[in-house]
Amino acid sequence: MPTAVLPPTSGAQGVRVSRSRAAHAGELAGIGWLGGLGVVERERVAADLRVVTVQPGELVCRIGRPVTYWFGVLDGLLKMSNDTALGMPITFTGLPPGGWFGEGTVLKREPYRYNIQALRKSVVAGIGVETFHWLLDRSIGFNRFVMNQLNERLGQFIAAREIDRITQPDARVARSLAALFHPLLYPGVGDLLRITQQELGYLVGLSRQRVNEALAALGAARLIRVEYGGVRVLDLAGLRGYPAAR
DNA sequence: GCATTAACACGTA
DNA sequence: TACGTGTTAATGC
Repeated sequence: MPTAVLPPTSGAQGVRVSRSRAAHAGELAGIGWLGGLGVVERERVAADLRVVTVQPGELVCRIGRPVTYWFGVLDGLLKMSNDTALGMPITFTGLPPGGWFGEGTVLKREPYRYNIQALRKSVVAGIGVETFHWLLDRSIGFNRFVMNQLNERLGQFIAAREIDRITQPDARVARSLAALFHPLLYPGVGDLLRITQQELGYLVGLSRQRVNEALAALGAARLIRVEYGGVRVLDLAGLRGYPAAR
């Protein structure tokens, strides 16, 4: 997605397993892909699932570290990024609630290839590598979910290349928002995306003031409604195609 | 011209 | 109180 420079991160050390806890029933109920599993599989996932709360700036996983978990965002907002040789971070995508990530790394049992960092206080779940492979080996429903996930995300990264070539700030904001509102990749978002204009600026690569102006334009176009601490989508197709062809 | 940073007042959680 | 928003002014490419 767009390149974005983020402010210096406070001493982010990575998440220790000792801080994790089991998921409660409400959190399990919010994980959509569990519904595609059988009883036995669901029970093993529930037993294996770990949950941590991460603070702003904290790293969920760091590039080069050995793979430990397949992660999901239960609440909050993360960003996926890498550092360039010059030390400038480039942001690939934001990860809002309902998003699961890291399956490519888990599949290959390779070190993480991206940094995943919390933009705000967030709740992150993870299942172990062995459980992930165990599910792949026996659950058609899980395979279907993972395949669909990979397919949808491929579409997102193609769209991200388009966004990169768009220079108009309003259009960049519109399409980046549309990506974050993806109902299959981020089913926890719903109609209201909790994101500050500052955070959106980090993801899109624009100043907060310019994001504010873009949001006002998109609101005037009846595509979104700007709310305190978030954005409500009114016309997802319109956002995705902004500015509308005529 | 247009986006950025800085700064401020104001409203909300 | 702390944070997020909306706005203006000065600065830079």
